[in-house]
This record gives sequence, structure tokens and C-alpha cells, in this order.
Amino acid sequence: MSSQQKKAFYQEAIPMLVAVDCIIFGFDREALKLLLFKRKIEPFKNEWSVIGSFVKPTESVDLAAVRVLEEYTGLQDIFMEPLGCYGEVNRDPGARVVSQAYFALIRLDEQEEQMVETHQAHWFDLTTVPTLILDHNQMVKDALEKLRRKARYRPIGFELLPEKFTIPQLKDLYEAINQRKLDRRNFRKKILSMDILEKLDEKDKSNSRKGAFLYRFNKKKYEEMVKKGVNFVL
Amino acid sequence: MSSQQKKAFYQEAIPMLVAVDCIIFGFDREALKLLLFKRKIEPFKNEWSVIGSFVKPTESVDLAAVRVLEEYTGLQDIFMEPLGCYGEVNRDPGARVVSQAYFALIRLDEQEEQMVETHQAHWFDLTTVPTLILDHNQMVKDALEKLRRKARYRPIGFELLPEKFTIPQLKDLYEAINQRKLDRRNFRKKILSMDILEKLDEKDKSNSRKGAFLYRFNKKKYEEMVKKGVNFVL
DNA sequence: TAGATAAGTGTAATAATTACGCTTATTTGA
DNA sequence: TCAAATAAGCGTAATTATTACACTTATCTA
Repeated sequence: MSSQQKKAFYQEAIPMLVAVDCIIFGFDREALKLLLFKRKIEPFKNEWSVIGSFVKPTESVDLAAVRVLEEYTGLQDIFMEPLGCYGEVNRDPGARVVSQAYFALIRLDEQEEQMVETHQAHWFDLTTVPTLILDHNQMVKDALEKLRRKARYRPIGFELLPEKFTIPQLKDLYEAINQRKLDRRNFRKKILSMDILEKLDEKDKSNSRKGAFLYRFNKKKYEEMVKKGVNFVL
Repeated sequence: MSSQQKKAFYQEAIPMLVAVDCIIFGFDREALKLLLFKRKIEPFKNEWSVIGSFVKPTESVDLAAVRVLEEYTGLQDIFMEPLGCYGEVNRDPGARVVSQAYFALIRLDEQEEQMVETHQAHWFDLTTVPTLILDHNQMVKDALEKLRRKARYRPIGFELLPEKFTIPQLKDLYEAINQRKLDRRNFRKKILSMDILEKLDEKDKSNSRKGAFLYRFNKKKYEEMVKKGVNFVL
């Protein structure tokens, strides 16, 4: 249906701008990081903000989020899910803008960390997030809370860890997300009892003399468990 | 800032319509119901749909949802929370419309059931939901899933049950939400152990010869538990 | 080759969940 | 009037999950 035809309906309604904003978390094997960038347009040009864009008429809202993520990080097929709608009347002094926020999880290796710096973007440690434009600090706060809640019943590690990882690394990730210490032995017992990890023959010795065995997720088994609605409370 | 001034920014972005849709669940002491109404405008005039409206320039998105709920049910201060954004390009043939969906829970007594019928609205049993316009069936499905998940860690009963209720009634509600039988005795034990119910001196004899004691929620204790992040898995 | 260190294994104590039998209050109708 | 029927309510044993923590192992470095 053409734009002309559509205009016949909903005459009384008033259009507004729709944007997407992505809160992107990364994990570099020790700390949780947040990707921010320097805004390129007025108002608030050159201030820190999360990554975002207006939604184009030819793309769905979800797709706009995927596009933005790819534009700024070069990454595709990233775990991303909706965070919520930010729709206060005066949240953006530039116009009436309703923003749909998303949060994404990506694993960091040097490659990505460098790539990102070329876009006037920067990975911040979660403990040193600067003041952001508009309601973006609130978005980050909400995203973090959602991440924590989510981590309670899903092994988030899929998205944040490299393909091969050790159990102590997985534990570090959960500690970073939840901000509390977990018992090393109980953590191992619990995650192994879920039967979603595959032990490999290699060891990672970057963190200890003894070295820790590498594992990888068994995605199939994991998907099955999610379907059954199992609770992975760690 | 006036609309004129705002136009100076974001010139390249293309505005679209923003709507809210509310998926409203009710519980009438035996079954979960869904509130639907006959659409008043073209396209799809007179077909069943959930309750919705376009967002006005002078109101936030959240407020639009509250307004709509009040317009159709006369009810204020209803438990409502965001469900998600529905933003496919061609989801509405009438225009490019991005909809933010909400779901709400209300308790049904005859008063409300009647009131609603005056707006060309109707309470449907969840097992007999008709075909709805646009992506509204999907919204209902998503809302139901969210309700179930939510009920796992919050005593939803606050919103769906009358002020005074019996433990068997609360159990029936959880069974309706989760679509599975719960053990009467274990349910009672668990809910009482949470220490959020106050036993009253009255009995409700509508359902049995012996009669069941009425209880009411202790909202203060409940809020405290939610703050502490306690899990109410029933 | 001893000492240091993180990885990994085991186990006992405690707490939560599940399954289910028995008693109680009340109404109905034989 | 009183036995049968029924849902409400109480208690307990068996199972399963969680927590706390002691001990052993593999490996590197000095």
C-alpha cells in the first residue's frame, strides 16, 4: 500500500519520531563493559550517549536496532532483546521522540575493542559510566537490572564468553553480573549438573599454573531446557 | 520548546504514528478472561481487537496507556506494565504505526463486567479468544506468556482477586494462569510460609459446606519481600 | 625440588519441595 | 435425626536441592 493511500486513514493522529537505542554490554574476561559513543548530531553533539538511530520507514523497529548495532560495531547475529519503551513527552528537546531501547551482549576480544574505537566509540567499565544525554543513564540502569534478572534463569554465557571458556571464567562472569561472590565448588557442581557444557581436551593456562579445562556450550541441550522452562538459578 | 523550534533538529528523520495497545486480563473467581472490543474506525471497523489508541503529542506513551484503560473500563490505578514494541513495517495497512503494548490485570465483579459491555466491549474466556485484527493475537499470546512468567515470582493475586479471598481461590487463580494442577496442601503451606496473608474471622461458604476462611494480602510485607528480591515460585 | 597457586573432588549439614494420609466442619437428604 | 458427602485444613515422611567447607591435584617458579 502506498504512502498516499495510507494517508486516507487515521487523519486525526499526529505522527512523531521513533528511535531505537542499544545498550551494549561486553565482557572481556574480567569485567563487564558498556559501549558508548560520542553523538554526532545536534543537540548534545559530542556528548556521550548509547548507540541509536531513528527508525526508517522501510525497516521494522527490531531491524533498525540490528542495523544500528552493525553500523557501529560491524557485528551481526548478536544476542539482542527489547528493553522497553522510553516515551516521555519532553525526553528529547530536539523533537517528540519515542525510543525503543534494546540491550545486547557481545564478547570482547581485542579485534572488536579496536574496531569500535574507530567510530568515536569507547568501552567503559560499568563502574565508571559517565553522564549520558537524555534518559540514557536510566536506560543503562534498567538494562543492567534486566541483565541481572535474566542471568538468574538463563546461562547468559553463550553470548558473553568466547566459544571455548573455562568454568572459573564462567563463574567470574556471573560474579560480575550479580556483583557478589559465588562458591567456586558449588558453582561448578551446579553448572555441570545442568548438562549443557561439553568438556574439551584443552586447558587454558592463562590464569593458573595448573590450568583449567576448556568447555563449550551444547546449544542443543540448552535450547531444550529453555523450552521446558527449567530454572537455571545460579 | 515549541514545535517550530524542534523542527530545526532531526530534519532527515521521518515521523510515524505511535499507538498503545492494552491486553487486559480479568479473573472472575473461576477463569481467566480477556477484554476485547469492537473497533470503531476503519480499516477493520467492527472487528475484534484489544483496546488501544494513538499517542497524543501532549502525553507520554505510558500515560496514553493509562488513559485508554480508563476510557474503556472507567478504572484507574490498575496494575499495568509494558509488554513490548510491535514495529513491523506493514503491521497496519492503515499507516506505518509502531505500537507499544501493555498488559493489565483487573479483578472482575459484576459491576465492571456490565460497565464494559456499554463500550461495545466484551470479556472473553481465554480458551475462546476470536481472531483479532493486525498482530493482536500475537500480542495476547505474548502477554499470556509474560503473565505466566511473572506469576512465578510474584503473588499476582493482589491485582486479580477481590480484597478478601480464600486460599483455595488463590490456588484456582494460579492454576488458571499456569494451566496445571497444584497440590492443595503444599500450596497452602507455601503461601502461608511467605507471611504475606492476614487471616480474617470470616468464612466464605460459596464453594463448600465447611467454608473456607477469608484472607487479605498484607501489602507492606509483600513490598518488602519484592524489594529483597525473594522468589515466590509457586 | 620445595613452595605457591588456582583447579578440581568429595561430603556432611541444612533447607526446600513433593507426595499423600488423616481429621474437621458443614450441608443435604434418607 | 443422623449418615453420607465434600471441600477445607493439618501433619509428616521421603526426596531433592542448597550451602559450607576440607582436602587433593597439576603445574610453574625460584
